[in-house]
Amino acid sequence: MNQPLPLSSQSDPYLKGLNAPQRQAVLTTEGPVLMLAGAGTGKTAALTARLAHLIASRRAWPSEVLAVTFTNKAAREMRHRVERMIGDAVEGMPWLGTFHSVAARMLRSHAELVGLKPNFSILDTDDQLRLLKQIINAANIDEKRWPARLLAGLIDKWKNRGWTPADLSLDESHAYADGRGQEMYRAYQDRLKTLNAADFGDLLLHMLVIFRTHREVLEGYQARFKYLMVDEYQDTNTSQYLWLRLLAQTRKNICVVGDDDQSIYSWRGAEVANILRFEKDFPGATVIRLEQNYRSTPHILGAASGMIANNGGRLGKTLWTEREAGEKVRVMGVWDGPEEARFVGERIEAHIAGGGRAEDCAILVRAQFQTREFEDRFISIGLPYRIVGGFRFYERAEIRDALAYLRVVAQPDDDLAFERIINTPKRGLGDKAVQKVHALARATGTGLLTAAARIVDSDELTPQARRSLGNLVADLARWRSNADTLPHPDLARLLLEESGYVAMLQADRSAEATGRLENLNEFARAMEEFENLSAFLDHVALVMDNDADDSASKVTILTIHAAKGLEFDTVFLAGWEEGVFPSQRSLDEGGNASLEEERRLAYVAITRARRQAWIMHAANRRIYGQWTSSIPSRFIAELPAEHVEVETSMSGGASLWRSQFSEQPDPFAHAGRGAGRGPGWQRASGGGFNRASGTRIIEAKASAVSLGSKGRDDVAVGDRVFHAKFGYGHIALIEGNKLEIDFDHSGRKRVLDSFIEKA
DNA sequence: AGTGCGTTAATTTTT
DNA sequence: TTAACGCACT
Repeated sequence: MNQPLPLSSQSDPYLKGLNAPQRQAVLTTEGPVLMLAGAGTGKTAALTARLAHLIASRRAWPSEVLAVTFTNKAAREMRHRVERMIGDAVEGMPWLGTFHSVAARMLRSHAELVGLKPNFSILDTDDQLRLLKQIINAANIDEKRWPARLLAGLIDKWKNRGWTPADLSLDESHAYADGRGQEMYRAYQDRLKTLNAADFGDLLLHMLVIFRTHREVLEGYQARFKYLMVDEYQDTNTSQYLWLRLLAQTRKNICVVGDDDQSIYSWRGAEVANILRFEKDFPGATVIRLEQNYRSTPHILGAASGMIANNGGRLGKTLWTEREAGEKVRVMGVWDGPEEARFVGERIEAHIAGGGRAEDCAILVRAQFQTREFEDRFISIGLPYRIVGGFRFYERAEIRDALAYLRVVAQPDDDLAFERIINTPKRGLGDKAVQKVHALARATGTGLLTAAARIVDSDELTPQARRSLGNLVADLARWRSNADTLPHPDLARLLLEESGYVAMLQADRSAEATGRLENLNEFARAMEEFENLSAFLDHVALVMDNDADDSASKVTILTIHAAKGLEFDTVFLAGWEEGVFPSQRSLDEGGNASLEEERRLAYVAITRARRQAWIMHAANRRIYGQWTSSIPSRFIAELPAEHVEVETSMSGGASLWRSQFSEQPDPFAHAGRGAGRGPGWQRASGGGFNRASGTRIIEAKASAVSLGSKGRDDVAVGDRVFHAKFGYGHIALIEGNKLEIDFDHSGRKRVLDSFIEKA
């Protein structure tokens, strides 16, 4: 299957610095290739070199290679790196992009085959949800019992699987409103068609339908694409898989890259099975393993590898490195969430004091709510940080409003956008008026804007509403005519000014208003980089990121999902406790498959570290306002002992936490000072830890044990109390079951009331 | 039409 | 705990 290569290609510049398997991946151009690339093994380097090789060796023109990624960031990086290797030849790589942007590009050329116009809008999640709410209400379904979110999730899942409404099984249809799922899905698709809109799932699904129903279109693309390359193949969903398979069908020159151990997106439709059965799908595939890791120390790799070995059904890889041993992974037990944050803060400060850089440190959490604790702490000690994720630029209200205006100008049928702006800024058009416009639109089968224009000529509305709506319709018409002559950033500025939107924000005295105005300026400025309005709107819909890289000298706090693909010198893995990580939800539902995905997540987390990984776990954590006692994550117990060093910040010594791993019966056996087991210990044991009869705590680790939030009623502020670890003190504050106590020797601490006794 | 309160529910997130 | 949402009120 490998064709002989000219000797010269062995010395091509893009092969420089690649190891043997990487070179093989680059040079195996013909036939199916599965590149199994472990964490930190130089996958992107190999992938981009391969792309450069295909083009530089004239095997294909840039326009004849399809290269898809999941994120814009990955696509951008690939483009840049290829550019650096072979210069401007990539400029015309129209088919390097995300699945969605590539599919959208295709769909614009064939939109009419699925009943859309080429200028269709791409809806985001928010639009989608509002639309679904309307449809649910129209169908007389109780939205409380059957939330729009649920339906949105289902439709998303169906589209991910490549199912049109007609493909739904009875069972699937029953997942919503007693079997009305299919009906709702169909109604939604019909609405999208009349709105001339597509959601993200549609971009791929419509193309799949077109490929199936119009052979000639498929054949056109099959003929065009001589080579296919797919990044993060383990994250592909079924419809992406089917799409790829159709495109690869004739030439079979498809190279997929991925790592089954890093599949962490099954909840959004990713099928690990796609990568697991690649060799069956494409018989004769060349399998290349990238196993030399250039990122982490042997201890980090050893810890991660040992843990992931607990998963079944893996393709299997053996990561190795030439780096020197370095430090072991540190497992650190702390008392509670705030202490976890305090500890991490101190470590980072020490790191910086020792000449280290803040941006080399990262805190990885399982869920967003965990960031709060760190944020609070870092603010109070003045440690600069940034939180990745959260609100993105294009999701802010003012930006979405501005976009809605532009969308209506660009596409008058965009009812969702029109609805968003009809009374923003407030112009006295309330529900009543909007409903009338809706009714007319429905009755006459037109879009909202057309209906609005008509209703203005009638006496349906109150004079005030009529005048107001009339002005809006006239404004929109004027802006649309401006659109031909005015550069689009100026159009945006004009429109924001004339619509009264800017005035509305200027009148707003709140703290955020100034920031919003700035955002709008930034928004208009961002438009300048695009050729025209519709190019900009597409960019926003599909490329909704603005990675303002403000990482300079800041600690990064991010979820493990967001950290995939990144690396840091020192990584703090916070909240490794049963119920937090693995998450309670994954333990409750989803069974083993779900637990294994959590384990892969843990694997991704550990392998982000270059030099040092700290794994943190707290004995107590407040979750949803409830103080919860927690036990260390099972993943900690799975780390091979030789790569790990266990520590604790508790005065009782490491034994306290290590009890978890050595299966000692009592995790709090050493919490006191020596034999100091008073009644407080008994209360704690019996009340919170379910081990009164010597039950091994290791057996109780299935879920976290809630301590409840109501406090005891036999203590009051000022009372003198005894705590097994901190000794004697006075109660300074009572907050439910949480007490702040001024201890004689340990200062002020926050403790749970079940751990103290009256002195 | 806009504001205020009680109820409810609560991973992960890209496109 | 908190934040969002729906409903009721002014």
